[in-house]
Amino acid sequence: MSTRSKTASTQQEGENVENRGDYDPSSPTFRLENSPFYLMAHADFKYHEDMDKVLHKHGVSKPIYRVMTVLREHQPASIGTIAEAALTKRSTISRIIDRMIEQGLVSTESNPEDNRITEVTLTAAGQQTLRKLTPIVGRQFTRAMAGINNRDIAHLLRTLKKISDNLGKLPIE
Amino acid sequence: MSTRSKTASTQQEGENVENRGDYDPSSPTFRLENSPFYLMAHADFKYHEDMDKVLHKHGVSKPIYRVMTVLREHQPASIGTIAEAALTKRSTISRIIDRMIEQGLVSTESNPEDNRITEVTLTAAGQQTLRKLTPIVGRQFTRAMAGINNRDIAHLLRTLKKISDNLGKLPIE
DNA sequence: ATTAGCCGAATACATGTGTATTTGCACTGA
DNA sequence: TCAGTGCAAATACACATGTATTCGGCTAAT
Repeated sequence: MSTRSKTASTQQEGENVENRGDYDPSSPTFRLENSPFYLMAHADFKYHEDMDKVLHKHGVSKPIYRVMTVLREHQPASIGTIAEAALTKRSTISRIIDRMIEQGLVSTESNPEDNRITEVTLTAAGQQTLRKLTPIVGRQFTRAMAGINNRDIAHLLRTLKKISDNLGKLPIE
Repeated sequence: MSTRSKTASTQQEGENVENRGDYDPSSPTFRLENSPFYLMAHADFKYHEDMDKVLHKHGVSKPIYRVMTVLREHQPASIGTIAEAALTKRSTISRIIDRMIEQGLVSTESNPEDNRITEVTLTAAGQQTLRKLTPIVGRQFTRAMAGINNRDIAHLLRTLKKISDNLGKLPIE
């Protein structure tokens, strides 16, 4: 049975600020299981939890994988750029890059036009590793999205982007 | 302009497994900005980033707040139950509870029916703090959801729950 | 040309989390 | 009754992250 019978009947869908009912964490009828942000965290957690186990067998941690996916799109990239896209502090990325260099996944060189900037690039081995990992991640994605059609995914993306926009701009565009 | 013109035209919305186009991280046309999980992480990050600053002024960290929201629904709760609901390891929760005791936010007592279990309860001060924080969090939620109507939120929840279900059951139901 | 200020990255330090282990309690079967 | 097994929580240890600071290079004003 629905837990929002009362609120739903007193409010039509409109553009104005509405009673958010169970969704709003400040509502008395709020439940964690109906919280968008809790569910996002939960889905994200489960997605990465399973994936981490597999990735670790290939010597790749979650933060390292994140950096690699950023580099795949945007190469070379500075430490700062990577940090912004990977939602992590610069100092942390700096050290993650150190580890990745030790593993031979990336190489660095200072930007010739500005020696303060460290440009990071995937090595051939790094690209090779990423190619090996891609189908594994693809399977996990397919598993996560089973029974959800592309229209619903598109809807999900629109809503998530809207939320991100509301909270500030996306670091990478 | 749309980046999915090709794939969109060759595939109708259907129940069968489809070409996931830009959404699937193993697709050649994949882009991070169209990745559901990246966008979830991003939205969640922004949401908590802003909120943390405010919460810290009240002596409450993000993990502590998480524990409090779990306790609000489910009180008393064991360390293990809290850990599961808060997506955190038991050992970590155990130490978070220590800090919360020092701050007078919760009290503990061992379960009379099973002395291994530590039951955690919000103190009056803890409930007071939670009440004080609630409207702050409510405002952040409203800000995040601006321009998104309740039907879209309901749709979002359905999709997120479906994803969580696909990846394993929700710890709390 | 010099210097002050800014900015990107790297490092020192403190803290928080996870993994592995230990401790204490409960249940089961001999 | 009591040894053995299993579980919840707490603790020791290792490691990763964040904050604050330092180092070095760029830029603009004088």
